[in-house]
Amino acid sequence: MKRPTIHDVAAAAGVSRGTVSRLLNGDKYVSPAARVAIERAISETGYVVNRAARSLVTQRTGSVAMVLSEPHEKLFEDPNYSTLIRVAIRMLAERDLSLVMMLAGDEGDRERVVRYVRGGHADGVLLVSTHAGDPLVETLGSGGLPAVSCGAVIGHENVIPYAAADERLGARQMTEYFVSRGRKRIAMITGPMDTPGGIQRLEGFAEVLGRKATQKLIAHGDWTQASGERAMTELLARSPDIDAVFVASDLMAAGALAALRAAGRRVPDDVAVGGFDDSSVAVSTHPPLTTIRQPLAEMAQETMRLLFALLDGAAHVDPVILPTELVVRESA
Amino acid sequence: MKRPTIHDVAAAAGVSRGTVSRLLNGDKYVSPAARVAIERAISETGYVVNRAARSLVTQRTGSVAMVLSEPHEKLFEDPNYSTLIRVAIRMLAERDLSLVMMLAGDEGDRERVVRYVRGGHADGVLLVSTHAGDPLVETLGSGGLPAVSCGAVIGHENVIPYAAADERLGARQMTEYFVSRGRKRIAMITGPMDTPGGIQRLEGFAEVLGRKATQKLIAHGDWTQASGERAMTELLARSPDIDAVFVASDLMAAGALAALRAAGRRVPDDVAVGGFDDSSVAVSTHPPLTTIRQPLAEMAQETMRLLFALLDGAAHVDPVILPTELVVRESA
DNA sequence: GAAGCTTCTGTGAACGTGCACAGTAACGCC
DNA sequence: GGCGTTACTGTGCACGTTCACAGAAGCTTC
Repeated sequence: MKRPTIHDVAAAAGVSRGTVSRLLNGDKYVSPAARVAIERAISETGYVVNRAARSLVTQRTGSVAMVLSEPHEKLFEDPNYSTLIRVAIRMLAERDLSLVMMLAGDEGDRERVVRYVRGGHADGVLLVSTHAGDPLVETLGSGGLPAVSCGAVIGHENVIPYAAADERLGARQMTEYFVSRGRKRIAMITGPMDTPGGIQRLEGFAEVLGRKATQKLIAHGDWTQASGERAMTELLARSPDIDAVFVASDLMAAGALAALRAAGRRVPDDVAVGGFDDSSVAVSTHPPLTTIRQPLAEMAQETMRLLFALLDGAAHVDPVILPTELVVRESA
Repeated sequence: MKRPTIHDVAAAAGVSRGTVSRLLNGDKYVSPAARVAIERAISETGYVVNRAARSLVTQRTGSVAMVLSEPHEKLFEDPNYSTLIRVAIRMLAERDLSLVMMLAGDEGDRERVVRYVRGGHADGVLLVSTHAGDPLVETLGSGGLPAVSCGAVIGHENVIPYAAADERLGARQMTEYFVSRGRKRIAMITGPMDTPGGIQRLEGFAEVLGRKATQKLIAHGDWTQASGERAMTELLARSPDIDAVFVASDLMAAGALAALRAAGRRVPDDVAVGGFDDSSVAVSTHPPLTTIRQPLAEMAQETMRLLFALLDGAAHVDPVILPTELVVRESA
């Protein structure tokens, strides 16, 4: 039982291939009579266009590659991913494009991705969460293929367009909130300093506190809960009089809470804790976390819009920066 | 600057298309001399096979569709997904297959998926997390295309092969642990009763407790944290003398902890709490959750193996059930 | 030395589509 | 009634690959 081709549809509708093809591709020159005949023939035969054949002649594939360049273990810890995937699939589907997932965690993966993309197997690339110095970006950016990123790509802001949350604003919002509540000794636990979130959240923090943001009050984590706990312990040892701590992610904040509890500090009475992300962890901790919400859905949507603009032939698009929002719960 | 074709490679290597094609497809009849010449020509020209052209003649696409049939909002709350996606991409890549993501949350989506798959745009289907009575399963299962599921598909166990954790075993492990620690009034908060996890975890619980598993001690949730909190409150109202509760997911268990705290019960002193999944939430709660670990990576691997077996032409494969493991932390 | 293997190679056809082009009919306009 | 324009249709070709087939060359066997 062979699948019907455009030929079969044409025969069933009593027209030629060309006319069917024109209807399929939205050409305006199709008579009403032909139109209904073809539409009926299509539904009768159950015809579905053969993408391979189409690709062969159009030189387009009808698919976009989503490249996840996190090291494998950390993959998907970020709620960012799930939203982006969901939004991407939806928006691509509207254009009859499909989403192909690729990993770029190690060198072998990266080579595979480059081969795939350079081989013309995707019409565009959706980059996710690349750290500074990622060699993939260079290769893809110069590949001539439309590529965008959800979240800024450090060191390549001008190569790869992106949509991102205003990380600095978020950090300022939290820090200013601490200040407005009368906190005096405000510390920070940052993310890795080779990621946008790591760098820019610290920048926002420092912008508000100025000279009061001393090295002594800053510790670094790697986004994991364990690292948050470690960093908090370290901060308490260095500066026992801390009365607030801004943690660059909710997961690390959960770790910080554990460290504070172990040290006998009450939250928020003794030490106020602020997280970042408004992830599901934020409401499962005790107390629930005051945190910064990123507009994940809008970020994803804007990222896709940028990609579509490039796919439609735009030579250049500007990055999009979206505002964050302070979510007050019980930890601060 | 056109992309090199197999023709160009053949010319550069001084052989014919056929020989290059044979090398590419692993045919054994290629002389050593031709082999090196072609390999050099390939790397010199940067040739990458055109999948569209290949598909056209082989009738295979080189891609597998992952169909996510959860309603959109809940998507990816399950840590199961991320592991499966990661493992799937890796294992598919080894066979030079790519992973195409599709949503099947509503009717429109589902129709799209069926069209896509029926249209021959994928060589196989990877089904994820379908509830009972999902119409998609019927359609895909009878479509003649290789299809497997990660996690059992209720009501279609014989239609779609699957790899899953032994949910019942996990529930028994937790319940037996409660019993062995001298807990007398053991309650349960289940998942939705149209999911394998909802049904089978309750079954395991009931298997251990027998007649002691009364309706009064059972409440239902929908996997969300809020539902866990609600269910716990309800249970406390119905049976104030509860001294243990088995919650069918960690996220719901986090909600249950909040309800217990609100009711002034100490965990685990007054009430022991057991979760399920060993997700990241399990260690961010206070106290950390005693829970059941599912072998997510193995489940994903076995699922892929089943799919590969079908792709390789196996007429039938048996489901794979993998054992769970009790992880003791502080909540019980 | 003929016949039969094995090993290797080249060639034509086919896969299903979009696109450029040629062509036809109807219509309005002077 | 000739001419340009608009609306529509059919046809040949090209896209890059695999596959079946035919055939050549070298080796073994009788």
